[in-house]
Amino acid sequence: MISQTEENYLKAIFKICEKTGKSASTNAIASEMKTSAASVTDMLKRLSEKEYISYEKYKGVTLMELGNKIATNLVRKHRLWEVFLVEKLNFSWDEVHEIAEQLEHIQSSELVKRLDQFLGKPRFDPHGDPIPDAEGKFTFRKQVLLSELPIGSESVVVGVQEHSTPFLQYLDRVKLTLGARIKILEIFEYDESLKVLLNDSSEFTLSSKVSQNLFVQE
Amino acid sequence: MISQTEENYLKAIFKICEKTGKSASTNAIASEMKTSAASVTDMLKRLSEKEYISYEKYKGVTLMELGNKIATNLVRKHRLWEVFLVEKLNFSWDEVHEIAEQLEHIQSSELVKRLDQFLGKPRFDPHGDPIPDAEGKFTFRKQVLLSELPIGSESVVVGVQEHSTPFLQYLDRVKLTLGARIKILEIFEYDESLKVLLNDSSEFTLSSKVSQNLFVQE
DNA sequence: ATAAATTTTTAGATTAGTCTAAAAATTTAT
DNA sequence: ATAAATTTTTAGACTAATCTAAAAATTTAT
Repeated sequence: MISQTEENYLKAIFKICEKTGKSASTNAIASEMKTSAASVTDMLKRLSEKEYISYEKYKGVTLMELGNKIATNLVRKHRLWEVFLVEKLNFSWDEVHEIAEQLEHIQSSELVKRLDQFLGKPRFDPHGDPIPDAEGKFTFRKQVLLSELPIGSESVVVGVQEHSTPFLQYLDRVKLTLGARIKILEIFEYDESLKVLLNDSSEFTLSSKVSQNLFVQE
Repeated sequence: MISQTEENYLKAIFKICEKTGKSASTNAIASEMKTSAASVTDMLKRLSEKEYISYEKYKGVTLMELGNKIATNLVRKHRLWEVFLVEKLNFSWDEVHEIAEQLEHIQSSELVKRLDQFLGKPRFDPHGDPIPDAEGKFTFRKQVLLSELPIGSESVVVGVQEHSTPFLQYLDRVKLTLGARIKILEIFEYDESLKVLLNDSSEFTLSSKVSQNLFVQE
């Protein structure tokens, strides 16, 4: 039996390795888990004994096959529950993370299977992040940051890089939700802000902070 | 912050007090929680300090206002999730208990509110047990055991006393689900079995074990 | 009413997960 | 290449929840 805490560590390691492309350091895990490096070292020994991770003192850790499977399944459950919360219970996309953090630990493969079915086997969650399938495969989608596109380009919002509540609420307020169409009308070199046309109807300006955190598809 | 274990103890105490109408003894709790009496004593001290329960050494425990509120809310969440699992995810009534035991610990009052709404504010769960409302009030329903009715009486199945998987699966197999109509054709004094007419169509015999565990309404 | 049986509590140990402080190893900078 | 800074690990202690074994209190039966 695996504990919730162990599961959370595996997810943190997964996240770090995915983002950096390298093995996860003790400190990186400590910061992700909001705990001390000493606690992390303790836990790494335990996870290593259970063969969830590959760990050499001072060298950082990577997930082994079993650990990777568990972490991927947690991501799958987290994102499926987020879809449920938004699509069925009408939560907004900035309210669901915390609840999904709890729901992802419910143990029942039958439940996941049926939830997936009930939701219509969604491939992306409410933030545009891909939902791994039952075998752990992620749907790949070619996406770029809005900040990387040239003047005149037209694109559709498909995801966010930053997941913070303030950012998501800002996007909601200006109607920059998934599926919104954006045409870049002007780029102000000075502060890298953009003048855009939203959904072929309203014009306004986006800061570089926003354009660097919005994934779009041309 | 209350732990899942503490929540489970409160629920156990609630259940015992409800069933017996008295305070809950250490041993009764130990047996309900499938743990040792010593562990129960330890936990009772903690719950008492937190003012969830009223506890005097050797005298058994009763829930205080806060403890009662928490326990009732757990029952509410458990039963709402069971409705979700059966109505939306098509689980059968004998499969949902274990999953609901996990789901009932998810902490989010907004989630409960929206789930309740989504399910159409159900008043009874898939086993016919009442779901307390947001204020903790249970809907009362006058119901009797099938074994208490006389020859010739007609009634409708509204709940079960025993919740075991084998019993629920048996009821499924013979189509004695909630809402089934039963007319008692004959009572065999010898073993207290009943000959009944089910849904005005098929005749068959029920053992006393079955009739003593089926709640019906005339 | 007192002995026997049962129930409940205490005592002391164990495990998972956490912490702080200090030691050891590694990396970075000069 | 060696000193300084940083990262990581060890050591030792703490809490929540559990256990077994034994002691204490209560209840039951004679």
